Amino acid sequence: METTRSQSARQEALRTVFDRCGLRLTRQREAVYSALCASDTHPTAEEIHRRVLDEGTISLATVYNTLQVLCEAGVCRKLATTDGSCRYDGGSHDHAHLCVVDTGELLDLPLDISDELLEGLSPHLLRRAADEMGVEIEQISVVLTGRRISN
Amino acid sequence: METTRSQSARQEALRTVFDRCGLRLTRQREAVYSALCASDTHPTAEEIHRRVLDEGTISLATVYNTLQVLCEAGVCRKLATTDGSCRYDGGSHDHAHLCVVDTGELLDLPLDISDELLEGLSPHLLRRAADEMGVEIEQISVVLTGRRISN
DNA sequence: TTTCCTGCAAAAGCTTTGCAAGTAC
DNA sequence: GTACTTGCAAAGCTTTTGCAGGAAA
Repeated sequence: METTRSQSARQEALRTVFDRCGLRLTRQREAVYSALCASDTHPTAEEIHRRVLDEGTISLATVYNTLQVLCEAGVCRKLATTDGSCRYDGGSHDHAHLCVVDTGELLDLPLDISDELLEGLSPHLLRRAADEMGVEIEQISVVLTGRRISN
Repeated sequence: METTRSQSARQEALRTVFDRCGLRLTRQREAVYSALCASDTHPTAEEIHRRVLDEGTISLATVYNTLQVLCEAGVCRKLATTDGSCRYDGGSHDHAHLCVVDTGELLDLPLDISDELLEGLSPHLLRRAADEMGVEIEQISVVLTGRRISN
């Protein structure tokens, strides 16, 4: 599913990010980041922990600490949910999500739809919002909440 | 700040909602709902508890239970945050929020901006998203994350 | 009177923290 | 060798739950 070449490319990319932030590249950090990127859902810290455990030892506390570090470095994002535990996104660009209330899942919308939706948010309006509220906008999040159609 | 007339109007509205859901109207439920509506920020359960305590006795557990009941009844909404505790919105219509990372605040955008932003999300696209994901969309949330401009 | 709601306290998550041992650089 | 990371366990938060007493209808 993934070539040796892209793996080392990712590792180099990761090394670059870590170097830039003055962070050391450890086995645990690499495993957490890989698990996060490999996932197509948005896993919770506990889910990442379970996946990484298959390939070696890591404590849940380290998963939390690593995710926090990665988020601060801008490599990944922490996503809000209403169900108690946060979820993480291996990317750092804005895109739209779907929260499925039946299951608690948090899914990406298809990329084309996501991009079009976000384009609908006028930069001029966003600028006005930022000015009126006295902030600099860092992220834009669109989340649809939906219920599975049962039939 | 608020006339007796609008208070009783609200109380009647609340009674209607409660009747429709087969729920009893108690002093605590009314106090929680009023505190929520009176707030212009989006309070956490703990903040609501503190405000309601000024006017009588209520336990934090009851605040949580009441908020859950009100959300299920569609009278208010639970808002997701990334900082551990959820926040609540006394309304039930979609509108855009601003999350201020410096303070953890969750604020409404000015209504005109909020409405225009949401109008930018094409119903046709939303419909397509719903179809492709196999869900029925219940809520649309737009959250800007921003950092206070310091100067 | 019956059924539902409240308060209390305890339990159940999720996340963070302190510190000794280990590892990247 | 030095400074940063990890693992463990414990603590800190937020939220939920069980149950006896109390209030709404």
